[in-house]
Amino acid sequence: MNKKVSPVKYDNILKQTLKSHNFKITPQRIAIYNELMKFKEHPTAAAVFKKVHKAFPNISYDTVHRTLLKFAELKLVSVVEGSSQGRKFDTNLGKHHHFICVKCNRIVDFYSKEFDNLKMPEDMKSKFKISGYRVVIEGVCNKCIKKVDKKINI
Amino acid sequence: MNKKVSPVKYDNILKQTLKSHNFKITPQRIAIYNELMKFKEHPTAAAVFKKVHKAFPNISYDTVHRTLLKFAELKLVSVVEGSSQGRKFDTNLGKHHHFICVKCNRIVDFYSKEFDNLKMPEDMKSKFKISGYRVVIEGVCNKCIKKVDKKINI
DNA sequence: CTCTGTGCAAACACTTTGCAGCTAA
DNA sequence: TTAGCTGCAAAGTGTTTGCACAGAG
Repeated sequence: MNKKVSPVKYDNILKQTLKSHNFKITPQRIAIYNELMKFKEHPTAAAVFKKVHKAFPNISYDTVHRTLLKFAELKLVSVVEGSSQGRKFDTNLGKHHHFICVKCNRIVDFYSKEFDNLKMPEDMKSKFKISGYRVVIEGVCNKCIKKVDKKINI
Repeated sequence: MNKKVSPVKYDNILKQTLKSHNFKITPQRIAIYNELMKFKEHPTAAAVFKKVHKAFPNISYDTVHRTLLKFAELKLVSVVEGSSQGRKFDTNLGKHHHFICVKCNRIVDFYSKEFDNLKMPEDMKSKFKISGYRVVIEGVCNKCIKKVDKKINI
């Protein structure tokens, strides 16, 4: 089910995606992509840089960072929700859920009795000490939808 | 249901909590707490500092920042999941969910068919342009549970 | 009086930008 | 050739730490 496809296959996806968007296929991008796909967890730009740097000593941190952002733009990878800005505090201590705007990073609380009563998977309960959970919806918020509309109208 | 209690009540919660943990009640902490509770969204330390600074001009950013971390420790506020470190990339493009360890910030992917098929609330669908969602579980991961055990055994 | 909390300043970590030279197509 | 890419360097942003003095209990 979650069987990993071979590195060669990954490589093709990268090349096809870059080509179809008129972006160049460079050795750096290939190296970054290959290292990236070896990660089992969720690396930061710095972590990817460390790995790539071993195989490609004169690559800059910068290139890695910009390439990762480009990959995210091309949906070759995704960015973990809420991880792009600084620490945010939540004063709402009641049970609630979050909507995160991918454009402006605004977080909007919402409420749902259905979501409040999800059953946590047994394997998670046995493996970890669960203290809480939340449904996090991603999308574009009302304010940012309006901004886009405005731009189109001009 | 989500009726806000009065500022005075908040104040009491703060004082009681500090007292019960043997932390001092200072004018700065009271000012920070009061400003904090006025926020409807999810402020960063910088945002709280700006507000508090108006009412309390010679407070330092530092005090605000450390106080907010202390409040989080005391569960007077919570920290938005995943917002405490830098941007993380996710190479797993399939439908999946996240467990976040509150100790080490590690994110572990997990799978659940039940969670994959949640119905998004109608009011959210009409208000925002939803592109995806995820269930985010918070707790302590297996590695960190072991670390704590080790400490206790010593 | 004592010990925690505050303010300051500096260090750190990560992100972002501008630019000149390089390179894939 | 040429548009896009890379590497460098510097600046921007947010976080964290050490220390001396101040102030709450």
